[in-house]
Amino acid sequence: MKTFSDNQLGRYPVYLRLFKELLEEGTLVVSSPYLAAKLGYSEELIRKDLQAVCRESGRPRKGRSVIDTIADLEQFLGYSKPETAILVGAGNLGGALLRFPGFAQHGLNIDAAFDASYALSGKQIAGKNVYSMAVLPGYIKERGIKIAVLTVPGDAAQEVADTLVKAGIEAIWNFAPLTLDVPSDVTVENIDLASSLAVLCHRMQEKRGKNHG
Amino acid sequence: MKTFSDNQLGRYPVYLRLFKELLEEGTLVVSSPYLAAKLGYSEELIRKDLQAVCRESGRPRKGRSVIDTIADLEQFLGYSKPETAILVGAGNLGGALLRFPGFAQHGLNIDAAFDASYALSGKQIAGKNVYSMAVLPGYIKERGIKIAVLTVPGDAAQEVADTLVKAGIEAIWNFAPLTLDVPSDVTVENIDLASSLAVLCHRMQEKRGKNHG
DNA sequence: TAGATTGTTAATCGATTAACAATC
DNA sequence: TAGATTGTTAATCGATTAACAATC
Repeated sequence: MKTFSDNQLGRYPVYLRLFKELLEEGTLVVSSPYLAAKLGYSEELIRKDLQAVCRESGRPRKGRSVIDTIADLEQFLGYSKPETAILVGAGNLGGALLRFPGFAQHGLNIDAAFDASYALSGKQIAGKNVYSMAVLPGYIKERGIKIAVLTVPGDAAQEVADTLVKAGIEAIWNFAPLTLDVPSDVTVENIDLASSLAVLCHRMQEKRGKNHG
Repeated sequence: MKTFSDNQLGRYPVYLRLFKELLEEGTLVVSSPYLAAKLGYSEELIRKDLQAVCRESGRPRKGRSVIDTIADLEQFLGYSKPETAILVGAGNLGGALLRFPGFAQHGLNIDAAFDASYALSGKQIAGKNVYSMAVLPGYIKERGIKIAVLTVPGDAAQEVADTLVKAGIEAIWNFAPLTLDVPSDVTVENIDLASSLAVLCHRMQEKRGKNHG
């Protein structure tokens, strides 16, 4: 079976976004050199990526069907059958994610939120119920939830992750700034702002050195 | 000169975080096998990474000095001399980032925010002034700001990026869901939630197939 | 047709891992 | 000393790029 690297997987939503934009503009066929110029990837890379997930092949001298490719990308990314998720930690960042309307279109339905604060539990954020941590394991088990978005403070994250795993969670989207320790059959994907920032600053310094150093 | 891949650069803040935790626990020397078990990287990779940025070498049979390594990592990551940045788009996500206290310790001082909404400009968020978009170019030029955090909606992001570039910004930390088109001397680092989510879901499905498929 | 773009096959490049002598 | 861990050098692995015949 074809395997995909993290980088490659991450490019598919980028393609999908651009293809949807192209469709709105009325573009029905698009070539890899065009996509390459637009996205900053090489055209060979783009051809390889799309070949791996599209059923139809592109037409020489024309390119790929925008409509067909969108369908194939959505199929591949699982946007056609969204997963139900919960969010734990409805503070600043968690609240922002709950208010973000885009996840449903990206295959993720955030069903409910959980927070340790008594001030929040019983309330709603963006139309979603916020429950106390006490009911978290029961909620996960009862509904068979498999994905959790983890937006609690770093010092609480490992403990919450343990609870999630014990309750049957299979995947954790971790926004907390630490490396979670979970069993190998649980998937963790980190949004690590410190890492991203380090890359940004280092690349900027590099260019500075090149231009006027 | 030694070059660093994005992945490698992104690991340094992960090391730093763990080393600081170890220091708090009173651990003064740490070995690569220990770090490997804790972080899920191979021990060889960890040795290579740390060798690239540490002045002292590790001691056979012991490991590396936690204190020295923290100093070297902070030096390498530039946390000792923080960069001043601005944030554009003080909505849900932007607000959450402004309220996040951690950036100062990660080499980034967010100085001020800008937002198109008249309701926000003139207000403060987390003690930081929010200004109208009209004064953005002047602010950047006057203060020589080089880094911008971009948290505006996707349909406004390219236009704002153009403004930032024209005003002299050298690096954009882009949270908007699109591929920005900027000159090659401007650094862009994307926090792409859709990409991260795609990786999470795909890896989860893989494990599912392996275990009961 | 001519020529742009495709998919495929081979080459390159770089990151990670393996092997191992050096060390305290 | 013995043995765990180090840093270095070589091998592997995988992703990206290059080359090119096929195609409309």
